This record gives sequence, C-alpha cells and structure tokens, in this order.
Amino acid sequence: VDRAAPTRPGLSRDRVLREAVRLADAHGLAAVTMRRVAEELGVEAMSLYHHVSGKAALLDGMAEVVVREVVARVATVQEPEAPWPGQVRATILGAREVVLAHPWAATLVAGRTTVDESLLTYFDTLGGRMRRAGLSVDLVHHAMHALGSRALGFSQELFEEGDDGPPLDEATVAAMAARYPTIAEVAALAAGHDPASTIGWCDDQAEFEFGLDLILDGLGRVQARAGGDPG
Amino acid sequence: VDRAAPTRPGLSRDRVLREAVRLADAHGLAAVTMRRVAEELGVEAMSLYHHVSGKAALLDGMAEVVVREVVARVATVQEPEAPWPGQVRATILGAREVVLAHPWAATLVAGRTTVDESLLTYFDTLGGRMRRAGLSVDLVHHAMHALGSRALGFSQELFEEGDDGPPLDEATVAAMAARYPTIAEVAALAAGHDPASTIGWCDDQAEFEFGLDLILDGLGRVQARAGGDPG
DNA sequence: ACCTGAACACCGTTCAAGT
DNA sequence: ACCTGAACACCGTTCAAGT
Repeated sequence: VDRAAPTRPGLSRDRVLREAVRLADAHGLAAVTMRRVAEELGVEAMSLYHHVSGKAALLDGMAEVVVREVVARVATVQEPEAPWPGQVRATILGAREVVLAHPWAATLVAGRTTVDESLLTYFDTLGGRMRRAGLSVDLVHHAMHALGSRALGFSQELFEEGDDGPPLDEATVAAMAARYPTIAEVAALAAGHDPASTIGWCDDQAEFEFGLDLILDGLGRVQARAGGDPG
Repeated sequence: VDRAAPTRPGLSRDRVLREAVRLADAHGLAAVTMRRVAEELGVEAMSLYHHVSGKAALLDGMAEVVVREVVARVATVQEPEAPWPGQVRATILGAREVVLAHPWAATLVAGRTTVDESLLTYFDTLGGRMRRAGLSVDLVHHAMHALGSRALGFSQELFEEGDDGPPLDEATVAAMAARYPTIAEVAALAAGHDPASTIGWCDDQAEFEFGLDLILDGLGRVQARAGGDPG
C-alpha cells in the first residue's frame, strides 16, 4: 500500500455508527437512512449489513455512541469532599451537556430495544456514587426510577420550543386567557408579563436543575429518615 | 336512503384518528400507515388527506385523542376535602390509567409538533388544582417542569421490560457482578436475591408513585418555605 | 470475509381525473 | 366537496453474484 495516500479504512461497526450520529447531528434523525449513511461512507447500502444487523440495530448503536460519550464526560467528575447530592448533581449535569449536543437522542434512547454495555456502565457509575455516600441499595433503586431519563440529562418537556408560530392577536390571547386561566397566568409571569409568548418562555437549564434538586433533596430526606449518614 | 341498512357514515377527522388509535392499540405504532388506516376504513389512502394534512398530522391527532381521553378521565377526580398533593396525585394517577392502555402514546407525545387544545385543557386543569390550593404562579410553573411527562402519567424508564432475553448462566452473572457491582446488588435485592433476572424486576406502579410523591413532597416544602398555606 | 447490483415489497405524497 | 387510480420518489431488506 502507498503509505502517503489517505488510507481508505474498511468499514467497521464503529465507523458506521459514527457516520449515522454525524448525519443526525447535521440533518436530523429523519436523514438517517441505510441508503444515506452508506452513500456518505462512499459505499452501497447493502454493505452496512455486514456491520449492523439492520435499521433497528443502527438506531440502538447510535444511542450507544451517545451514552459512551456521556460515560467519558462524567468519568472526570470528582469532588470527593463534596456531599453526595453535589456529586450526583454534577454527574447528571455533565451528562446533560453531552445530551444537549444531540437533540435527537432522547427519542432514540426512549425507544431503545437493548440494554448495552455503555448504559450499564453509566448507571453503575451513578449508582456507585450514591452507594459510596451511604445510600441503601433499596434507595439507590428508587432513585433510579425517580430520576428516570433525567438521570442521563434528558428533560421531559411537554411543550417543546421552536415551533412558536405566528404571534397571536390580542383577541385570541384574551380568548385563551378566559379558556385556560391558569396557563395564561403562568405564561404571563414566565414571559415577563407578555402573555402572547406562550412558548420558549423560560430557562430550560434552570428548570432542569430545579426538578433535579427537588428529587435529590427528597432522596436525602428519605435517607435521613432511615438513619443514614448524610454525607 | 334505506333506513334499515347500516349507514356508511362519511369519513371525518375523528373517524380517521380513532381508527389509527385502534390500529396502534392492536398492532403497534408501526402498523399505523396511511395505506393501512385507509384500508381498515374501506377507503383509498388518498381519501385520508381530505381530513388530515399528512402522516405527521395523523400522529399528532392520535396523541390528541389519548390526551382527550385523559381529560375525560380526570374530570371526575374530586376530593375537595383532601390536601392539594392528594388532589394532584389522584389526577396524575388517573392520567396514568389511561396512558397505560396506550403504550405507544409516550413516543408520540414526546415527538409531538403541535400543542393542541386537549393538552392545554389538561394542564390548565392540573395547574388550576394547584393554584386553588394556594401554590404561587411561579411554583406551579416550576411544578410543571419538575413533573415533565410524568404529569400525564408516563414513566421515564430507561430499562424497559419485555425483552428479557435468554436466562444468563452463572459465569456470565458473576462476570457482570464484577463489572457492574452496584447494578448487581440493586438487581439482587429487587429481584428477591435472584441476580439472573435483571429486567422486569420491580413494581412499576409503586416506583412511579415513589417518584411522584418525592416531587409532590418537595413542592410542598418549597411552598411552606415561602409561607404558603399547606392545605 | 466483505462488497455489489438488481429486485421486492413496502412507504408517503403528487397529480389529474372522476362524481 | 369528497373520493379515486395511477404514478413518483423514496424506504428497508432479500438474494445471488462477484472478489
């Protein structure tokens, strides 16, 4: 082989998955098709099947890549002197930084059909930090359920921002305020008293941390009630 | 028209959406295609476009049907004497009963692109019950974020049950316990000390309620700290 | 072992045509 | 206004064939 020429490395599972992730980051999850991923790699669609068993496995693998990135990111979270909620908090906020860079990942992780090695590693790390702080096995179990996908940094928003639509006229706003009084007052407060902007009205990161702290505080309280060492 | 013959009512948006929901309940979300829904209604695929603007609108509409069902279900939740966390708790657990009957809905609600009337109604109802109990507008706002999709009764599980796979042999279990010590001890406790069963190991409903109560307790504590009326 | 090309059975959606 | 049929531009996946 010519050592000066750019080596065209053969396909591999990893190269396929990374290309799929790159495509999703750039053009959204809908752009990830077997044919498109192959084309991007300069190869025929059928070649992918030698490294990935099908479309479902490709999507699972993409989730795996993101979680592996999360694991790498949070490995460096180390504040041994801090009390445990700070440790767990920093771990989860680290995961969130990674997850925010891959907005398509939430859907994928939610629809995942397999539990892969990276996910086990992440939850063992997170759970281990709780155990070392003195939380009981049972409480760690509850904590995982209470956190849910929030443990990986995902928000569970029901009103997504982005599709704001045209601004509403005054009459429509008044009609909505009459029909949905509570939402109207919440929107008015959150949007700095501009009731027309009902979407994209708040600081997602601050709200994520509020919810996270609520859960961590609650877990600490359960631990204290059980007579555990708080930190 | 012959009054004895079964009237073949023309298509309508509602008939289309209900048929799509029926299909998803029976055969999963993947079975919901424009062509299949049409076939089931004894009509050509193109006819659907007169009542629904496309596939995305069909999926949005299916989420709408489920949320409408939730709204109908929780309208009857009335325990005026109970303190507010019980009111909110009963509302959310009512929503959960509906949602559990449509396991495909979680994905759909998460990927929804529009905020429809039924969703606004639900959150106005839920928020209104908090407001009437004395929670501040700001706290109701935080509560919505903290609850996230849990407000509608969705769990946010990361390890889904169902794809249990073949039972693991003793050597594999030992290897996993060495690699993932925390997960191993959690699994061992939760599964009644049978470490081979790492999935489907616990009571989903109880865990959902644990997490919900953690959040409701936390909200109550924030309210009390702010000097609000706890009842 | 890895990659290809043609083919199959599906999709969502357009368009012009029917009534 | 509502529904149809044919067609278009895509999908994921199979299969037999190449090297």
